[in-house]
Amino acid sequence: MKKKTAPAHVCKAALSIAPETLYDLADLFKVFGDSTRLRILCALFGSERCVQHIAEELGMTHSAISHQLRFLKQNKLVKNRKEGKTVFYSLADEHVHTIFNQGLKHVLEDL
Amino acid sequence: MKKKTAPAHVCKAALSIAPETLYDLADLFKVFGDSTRLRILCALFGSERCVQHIAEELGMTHSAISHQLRFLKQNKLVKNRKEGKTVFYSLADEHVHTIFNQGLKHVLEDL
DNA sequence: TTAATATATGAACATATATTCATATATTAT
DNA sequence: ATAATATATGAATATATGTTCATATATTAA
Repeated sequence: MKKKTAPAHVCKAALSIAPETLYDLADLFKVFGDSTRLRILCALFGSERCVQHIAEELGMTHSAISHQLRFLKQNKLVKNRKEGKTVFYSLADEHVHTIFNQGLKHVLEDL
Repeated sequence: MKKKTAPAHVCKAALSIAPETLYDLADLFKVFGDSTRLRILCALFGSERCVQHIAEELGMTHSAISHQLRFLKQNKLVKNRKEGKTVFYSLADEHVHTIFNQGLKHVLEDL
């Protein structure tokens, strides 16, 4: 039995993504895949904010927010700076906003 | 104490996202947040494929793939058509590819 | 009909994840 | 020093999720 040959329109580029890269990509999307984290990111779209402020804005404990901020930082979606007792968090780069908006566009078009 | 006024670059649009929309958005990213599903999507980038074919390509059981395809379909990332015994799955629209690539770009730039 | 093939699906299991609680650290004020 | 404030974090708990297994459905062949 002859093996099937790939049709001409097969996208070789897609097939050449390293397995490790795919894991990283899944991890990236996983970070965006939680409404609390999305709400935190939204809160940071305008300007940097401290943990307390975010917690109040979302009506959640600072512990929960702090845990999620750590997660967001580990995944390089946010960065922070310390000023006295308070720590200000902000978006790591504009990619975050771009990815967010790309997804949002898809969601809004599906209504 | 005077309240801080938002700096000029604040994106008001982001603040007005409905909570429900944010949940939908989180759900969308959640779908992309699993390497098996990403691998399935990759397999569909070139052309439509049947369950068996995808299962072989990923070295997984057709049950696992079938479950994930159902999930992908429920979330409108893939569609399918039946031809005799076999069911062919394909990407629902080009947005899927766009979102995938947007994330990939971010991941690759972080190396 | 029976058998074979392709897919779908419910239940069970194991793992992952988000939040809470208690506690720890760090900074500033008194 | 102690107290107050802001944040961080480990452990525990509850929930969510991905895969496997067994079984069901659907189509085609014999």
